[in-house]
Amino acid sequence: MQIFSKISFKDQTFKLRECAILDATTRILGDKGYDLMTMDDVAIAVGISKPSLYKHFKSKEELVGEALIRLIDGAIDHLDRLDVELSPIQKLSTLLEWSLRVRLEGGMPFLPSTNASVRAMLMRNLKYVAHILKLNGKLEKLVIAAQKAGELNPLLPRDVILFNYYSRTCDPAVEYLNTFSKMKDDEIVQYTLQVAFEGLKP
Amino acid sequence: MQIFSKISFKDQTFKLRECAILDATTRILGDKGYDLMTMDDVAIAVGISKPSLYKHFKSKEELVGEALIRLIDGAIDHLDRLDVELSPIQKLSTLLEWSLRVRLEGGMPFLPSTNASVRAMLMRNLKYVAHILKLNGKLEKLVIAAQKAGELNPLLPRDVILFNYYSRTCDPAVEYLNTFSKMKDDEIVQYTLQVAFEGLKP
DNA sequence: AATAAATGCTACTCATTAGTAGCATTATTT
DNA sequence: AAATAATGCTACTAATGAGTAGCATTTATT
Repeated sequence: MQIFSKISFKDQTFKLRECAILDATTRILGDKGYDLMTMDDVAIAVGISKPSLYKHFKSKEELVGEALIRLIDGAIDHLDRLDVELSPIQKLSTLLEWSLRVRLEGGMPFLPSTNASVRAMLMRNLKYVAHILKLNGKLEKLVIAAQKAGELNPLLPRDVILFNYYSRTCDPAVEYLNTFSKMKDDEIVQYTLQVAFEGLKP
Repeated sequence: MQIFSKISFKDQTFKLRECAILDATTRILGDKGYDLMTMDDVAIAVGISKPSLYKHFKSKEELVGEALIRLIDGAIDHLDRLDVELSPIQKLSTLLEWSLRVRLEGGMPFLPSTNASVRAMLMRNLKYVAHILKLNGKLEKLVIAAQKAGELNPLLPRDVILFNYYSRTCDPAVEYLNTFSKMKDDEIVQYTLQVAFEGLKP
């Protein structure tokens, strides 16, 4: 049974490298953003050549799309694993906390950029759109349930809540606190959650 | 007195063009961001050639720095003109409202980018840093006063409030509401202010 | 009207970066 | 061991964009 194990071994290393590529992409994207991330950056970070990188992903757009899809799937997975006992707002809060920690550990927000051309590029990526819509559906249900339960302000339009929630996952305040204050990650996360849900007033 | 009027006329057109260049830069920056904005874009938008543009600003970095400085000065000026009767939180709210309206009219947030390399570039620009520090000083005083008056949560560290306040000026939720919902600018501004200060909870 | 000075433009250079051709090396099969 | 296939790399191409040299045209001065 040499053949089977060898094929599977090759497949395995291929998958492993793909994973390493996506890890590097995620890190570099979080650091430099889409425009400044080069395919050479990624190849060097992984320790392979650029043509080898193109064996895995046929373009920069596809590579970035896949990195973001993996991130979104991580969020969906995180949501699905949550204790069913949690209230809607507890679920929303836990997911935002997870997303903030991912970012503080050098990852990337899953709303990747305020940049219009990057957004347009992502919207052309049907696979990406499908995944983001799936996550969006789940979040929308949670928001509706939270409003019904009186845990979120029922007077706010659902879109306002949803878009503000998304925006908190990529809030630059996190970056600034991380860089300029001497706060620990835990404190940054706690304060960010508090401000997101309770605001700045007493 | 021909000479005087002629010199002043020339100076005037020069200043006018400089203003047009900064207007175009601000608009394009708000639209495409730093990395994707090209000097050709700016020159074409103003209707002059690239070398003429370089007569006014010696590099892309300087041009962007000056555009941002003008924006910051606008904010400082706006603050200084506010009714002295207003409470600290009313001043903070009014300034945030002004900044949101500037953005909705095609301008640019004065916290220009979450992008680390752009931030680093700006921090090397001493003139920019000086202006941002001046604004920051004024905002910090307002935050302290608001906390003392019990208008802002006194349990939140000042940095947390300040950085979150800055972040709201470039909150992508505004862009998303503008693009995907059919809300009017006024509604977007009102809801954004409400969420910033009161949060998402009831 | 002739000359000097300023202004603005076309057409470049040089550097960067996405994407690829084709060769060298290693692994696999007969 | 020889032939074949797969893998990965160096070294390219083509396009883009910052910044500039130097000429052409207009404007000012005598």
